[in-house]
Amino acid sequence: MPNISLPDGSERQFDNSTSGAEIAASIGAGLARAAVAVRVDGELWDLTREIDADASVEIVTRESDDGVELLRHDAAHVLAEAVKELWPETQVTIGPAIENGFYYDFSREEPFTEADLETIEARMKEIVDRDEVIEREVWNRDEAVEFFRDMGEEYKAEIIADIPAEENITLYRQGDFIDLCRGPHLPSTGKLGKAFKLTHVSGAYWRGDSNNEMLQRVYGTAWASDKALRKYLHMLEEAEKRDHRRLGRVMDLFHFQEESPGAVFWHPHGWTLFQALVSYVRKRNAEAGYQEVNTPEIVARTLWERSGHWDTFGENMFVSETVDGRTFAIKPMNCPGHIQVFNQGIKSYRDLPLRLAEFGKCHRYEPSGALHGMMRVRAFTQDDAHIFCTPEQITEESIAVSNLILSIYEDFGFDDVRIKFADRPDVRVGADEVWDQAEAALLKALEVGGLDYTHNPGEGAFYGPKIEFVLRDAIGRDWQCGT
RNA sequence: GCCGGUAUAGCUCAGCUGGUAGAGCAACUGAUUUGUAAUCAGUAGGUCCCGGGUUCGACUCCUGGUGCCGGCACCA
Repeated sequence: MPNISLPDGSERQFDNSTSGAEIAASIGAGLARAAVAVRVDGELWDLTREIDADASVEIVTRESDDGVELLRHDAAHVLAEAVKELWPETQVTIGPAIENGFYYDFSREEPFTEADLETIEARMKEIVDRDEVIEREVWNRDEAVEFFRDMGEEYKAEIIADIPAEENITLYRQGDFIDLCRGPHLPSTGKLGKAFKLTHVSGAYWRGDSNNEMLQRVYGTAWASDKALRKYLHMLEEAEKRDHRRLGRVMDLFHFQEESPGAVFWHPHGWTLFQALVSYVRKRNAEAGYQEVNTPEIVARTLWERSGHWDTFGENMFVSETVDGRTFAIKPMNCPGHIQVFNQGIKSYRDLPLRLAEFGKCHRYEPSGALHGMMRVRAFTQDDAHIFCTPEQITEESIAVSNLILSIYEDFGFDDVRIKFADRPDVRVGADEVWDQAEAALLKALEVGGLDYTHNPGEGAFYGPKIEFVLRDAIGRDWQCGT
């Protein structure tokens, strides 16, 4: 006799166990049609899953945020089903919903082509027309491993084998396609609708590890309505017109050329803009109590060995040999330089906090595949700064610098800045006690400063934790800027 | 670095199964002076990314590079 409480505060009694579908129907026929899933005590469930205990229940409709995410996830499953039908030798792996869409990673000898995407998309639409019922099944782990292994789905078997043996797992079946999935899903493939489009193919490492084989990732975008899909595609077109690489050429601001990949050739107008930016930041820094310095661009290897950069990033540094055999490195960052400035003479606690800033031109031999216009380059100027302070001053200084960064981004129109707290990586220098202290200080700064942040475990620098400020570009890609 | 794609006039691109290249826009010259990107006529402009090979002959085929694009990995 479950007692179901609804979001509006009302309650409904059911004689036997019930389900999201039943509850929706009891409220109204319209809601029953719009319903795609149900939230039971905060957890997303399939519409048909049995509810046999008291619960607070919310019907999830197709148009809601939850509904759209569900539909994107389903699109991934339908994509996998379509590919398996077209090329049965393909192995499936994983396929989640992502912002604006979904993807699915496949293992297959032949690369997918643009034409294949159209073929797959057409098949996906057929599957939607078939309106296959999507059924949840609870399996024993070992049986599931065996089941997928027998089908030749080694990747699936591997994932399931990593789940603890005592845990039951859920599989979802639609037509002849069956996949491991936590769920939930739409009641049937027809509910997916056709407001989706496969956009591109790319490579992706199995389990995100570059030591593993590379899979083929098919990306798509999916929406609750054709109108929303069209709006999104239109947004992409508009964003393309505003791509900085295009604007740089059209407005005659800068160019790149083959002889210096990842380095900007600034034209007169572009350089004027650049200098205006420098002036602006210089002013903001001065107002915030920073003193500007300048440190050498070429520094002996020994200093980078001492700082730890040589071991960690030596491969990515430009080095220079001299006739007398000394090895120098073109600075990839300014930190050691600033520390040399600090080390000169005797500093009193009265000097602290000491805030040193530099417009430091840095060079990094970034992996070729990482380069991207002016967003990821091999030669760049950092508006860098280091603050030397007492442990007691860390929190206060961290709040101040965070606010300075946010204020500057705001002046440039970035109002949607994501903040991430990145703590100790596996490979690092320094004692754990110092890391404890540094992480606690940064966290405190985030809390006291009232900043919304997400946790980025293990993503800190090798020498310290970071507060990362991430900007999002016009087509939704994230770029870490200040830190 | 990895997977896939791509590289032809300043820009956007066409060029089928090999016979040394075209279009539109831009530019230039001339005509037109006409209300909001695109009037008319004409002219000029290309080591077809680079190296090697196959061939009587390669922009087109093979091969080795490089850059760029989309992701993945990396990102001090």
